[in-house]
Amino acid sequence: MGVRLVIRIGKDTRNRRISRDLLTSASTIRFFNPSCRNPFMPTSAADIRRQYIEFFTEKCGHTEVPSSPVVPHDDPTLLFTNAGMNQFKDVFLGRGSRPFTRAVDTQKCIRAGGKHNDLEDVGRDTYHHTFFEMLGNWSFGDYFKEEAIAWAWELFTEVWGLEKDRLYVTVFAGDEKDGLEPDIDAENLWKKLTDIDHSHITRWDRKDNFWEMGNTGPCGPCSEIHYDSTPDKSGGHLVNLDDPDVIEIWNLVFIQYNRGDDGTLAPLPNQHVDTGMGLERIVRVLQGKNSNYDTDLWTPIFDLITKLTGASPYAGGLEDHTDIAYRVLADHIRCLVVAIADGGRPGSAGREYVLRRILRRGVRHAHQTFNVDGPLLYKLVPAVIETLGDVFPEISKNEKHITQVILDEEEAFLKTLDRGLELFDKAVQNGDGKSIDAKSAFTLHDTFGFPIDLTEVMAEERNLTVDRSGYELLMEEARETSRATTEDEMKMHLPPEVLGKLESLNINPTDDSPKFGRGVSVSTVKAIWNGKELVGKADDSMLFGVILNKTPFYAEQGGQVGDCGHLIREHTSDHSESDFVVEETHCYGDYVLHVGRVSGSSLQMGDSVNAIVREKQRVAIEANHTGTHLLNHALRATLGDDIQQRGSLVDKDRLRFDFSHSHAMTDDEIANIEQLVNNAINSDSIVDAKNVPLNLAQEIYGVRAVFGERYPDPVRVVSIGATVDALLENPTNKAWYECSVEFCGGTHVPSCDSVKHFVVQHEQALASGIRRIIALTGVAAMASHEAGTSLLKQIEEATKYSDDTLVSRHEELLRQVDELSISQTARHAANQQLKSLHNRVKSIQKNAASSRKDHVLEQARVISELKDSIIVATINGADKDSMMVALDAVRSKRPDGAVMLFTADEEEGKVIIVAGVSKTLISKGLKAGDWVRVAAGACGGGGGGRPDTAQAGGKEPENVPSAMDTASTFALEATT
RNA sequence: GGGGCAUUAGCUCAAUUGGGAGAGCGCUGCCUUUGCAAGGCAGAGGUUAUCGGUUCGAGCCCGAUAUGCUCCA
Repeated sequence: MGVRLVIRIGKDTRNRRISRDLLTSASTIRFFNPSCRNPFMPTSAADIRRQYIEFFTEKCGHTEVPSSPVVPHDDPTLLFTNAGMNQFKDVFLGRGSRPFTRAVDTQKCIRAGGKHNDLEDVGRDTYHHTFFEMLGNWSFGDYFKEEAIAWAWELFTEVWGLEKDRLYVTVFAGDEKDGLEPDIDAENLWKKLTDIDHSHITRWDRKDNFWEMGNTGPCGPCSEIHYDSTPDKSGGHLVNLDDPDVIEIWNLVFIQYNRGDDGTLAPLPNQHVDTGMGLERIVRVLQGKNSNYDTDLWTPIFDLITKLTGASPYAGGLEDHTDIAYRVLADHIRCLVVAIADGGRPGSAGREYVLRRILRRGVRHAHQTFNVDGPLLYKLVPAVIETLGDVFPEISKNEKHITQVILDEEEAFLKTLDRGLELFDKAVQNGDGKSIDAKSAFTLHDTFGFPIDLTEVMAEERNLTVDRSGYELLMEEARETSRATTEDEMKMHLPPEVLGKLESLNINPTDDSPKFGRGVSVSTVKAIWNGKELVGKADDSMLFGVILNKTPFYAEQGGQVGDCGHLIREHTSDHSESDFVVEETHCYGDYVLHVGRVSGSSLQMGDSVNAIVREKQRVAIEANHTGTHLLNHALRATLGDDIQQRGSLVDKDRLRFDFSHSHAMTDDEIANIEQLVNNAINSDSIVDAKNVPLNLAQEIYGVRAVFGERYPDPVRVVSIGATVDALLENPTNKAWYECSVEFCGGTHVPSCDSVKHFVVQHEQALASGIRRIIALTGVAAMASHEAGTSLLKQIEEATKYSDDTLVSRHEELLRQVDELSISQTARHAANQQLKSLHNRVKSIQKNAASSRKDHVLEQARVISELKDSIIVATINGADKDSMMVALDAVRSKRPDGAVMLFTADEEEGKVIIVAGVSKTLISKGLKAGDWVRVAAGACGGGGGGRPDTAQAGGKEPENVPSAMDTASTFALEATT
């Protein structure tokens, strides 16, 4: 059975090659002979993945760990998880530990945007992907090279039956500069433990075979296994040359050194193993294909694309546009589904922007190549779930959400595409008929998100070219301005190499434990940073960063903003003058950086200072933080368990809380939440905090933790309503559900009483599925509450006003609803009531306008009885609209004449003039625009308009009579 | 974080140099007709996103804010 299967695959491949050949060139034809001899060869990707993991769990005593999320919520420096070791970084750095020393997993990885960027290559070849799985086995100070090598060989040759003469191994050749010998250990182990052909072992320099995490830190030599898939096994000389037929499939990294910041290497006491094997590649090899895309990880997606688009089936061509589009679509939809399942989403900044670009690239291919009109990508989600849903249940669990997010984004992009098309048409019309100018191309890109290559394709269709070099010039310009401004802003950043420097200078991490208390800490200045280098003294008005041995300042973290305050030199007797004003406090590594400016005298290394936090502000922040916890708890009580915290900001004057929830909250729900929080505040519940071992803490019933966040062990537990000790005595007690229990490193008020009051100021959508609440506590909340009740009272009273008073007060009330800082519910209630007031005001105004119009029309009727062909008259009590109505009325009765009407508003100090001239008189030389300008000039104003109709205004009502004289004279002179 | 663009009736969008806020669809009422589709007439619906400035006069010019889109980092 197994043998027959191998044959079938071989034949299948052959057919593929031939059909591709028909589409492309004959020179690319290649007959591939699958190399697996093992009759028990795994057939599906799922089998291969499972066998890898079982090999290491069952045979080699590894613990299987789940893949960490591909969107790393706890590491903002990392765009996406891009390697298996990401989730173990803390172990390798010696900062964290795990309850096991051997681990195995398949890690979801995305390489798109950032340092490792494969996005542009996807589709053009057979092996680049934005999303892929990295199989990894790990040793944390446990086994080392010997086991890693022996197991790798065993899995490859015995379990999977790969042909030994197709395997090549590379080892590290040593490096003179670092004083490193070749990795003889590894080389000898390969020779001793395996039966690999010795000539298949080659040595390579540090570029290929020495792995480093960063400029400093753990590192070591690595040993890679390459696979030769050339038909005649002749690919040995192609190792490490980026040839698609000879590819690296497994990288074994031996972490044995630590690079200090002076660049020297020191042996590590604990040696680690970090391995990585791309699943897509090994599946391709084991399934005997010569493209990753020919495996069962992709075929269900391709089949669905064929079905949905009616295109000819995927044929594997490298140059064929349809085949490229197949690969791009399939790759991108996998990436999007996985990223969205882990909480990512397309957006306009950072990693969200990367996802948006990926999606748009997919949509473009669907449009240009497959001629699909509407959204398509979202329909591919089921195929991804079919291939990945079993391994990563978070994907199948979130199918509905994922589909919706993709559909929304697709629709949004289709809209901008339409808008861009309009602009493109304009650019074509305004162009010289030969090309699209650089500015239009740039605007299309910059403002409408129209990629340049799309513009070029569309231009080509109309036999036009695009001024590409001019476009690049504009692009570079824009890039410059963007870069220039950001670099300036970022100057108070403490880069990683400086952290290393601090360490090597024996400056200990800042002891910031006093931050939980109150009061002054007597500290010593350990380092001063001017944004570029460490200096001995801060003495001018520039920004400086100061590091102390210990500090009561809270550094910005976990959404809570950093403290402000003062550092006062101890010998200064006069406390009125501070030596250093701290404007911001940030945390870099384990160092707390006090950013601010010197005032008065200078600050030097070694100075002893009183570090004083601005207490008033700190108290306000703490009230907001405790308020945030109460809000989180109240949301769960009101909306149910499925709401998840998605972000939080705790500032001095407000708090912001983002959470997942599918629709807007009703006023009743908001009122209920305010009620619950204020109840807790009024009952003066206790606020307690304590460090607890992570596993114990996680037992507590109803504990709130942020989705995707990794917590330190021990973790700080903040509890409202019960002491932490009480929780731990009986952690599974369901009563704790009524308390707010969160993992939180922030600072809080000692008891709820200090929060004083809580008001939800805004509830709004942040993105679909995510809501944002902005709320107030303390004095601000009480003031807001006050303002809200008072405003509602005023509106209530306004309903009893007479018409005249209502009209004048109404506007004022409208303004207040917008400007006052009042709660969301109060604002809604006020708007509701104002709406009926507004309707009443409108009908009052309408009546007034219509009676004014009647009055004015009556005057117009009298005026139209005048015999002269040129009429200059005044009207009382008219506004601009009724003046035009009057003018029309007179003109309709005197179609051959010229009419000018004045109205003077003595109170406002304004004059309105309108004029109309018949065609006959225009031809005689009287133009309404000129006429009205002269008239207006005589009463302090100006005007203009068309020859037949014009308006004007003036500021001197007292001069209306003389202006009328001037106008009459002008008209007579013009027409005679 | 820094640029660019946009915001007009319930929806889609117009509005010459600043000079009388409009169309189509939808809605309401009446009429006609019917196999169905519909057609005719009338009407309602607008703080031109908000605030401020320039001007005799701002949808249009200038500035700020909000929201959305978009590019760069």
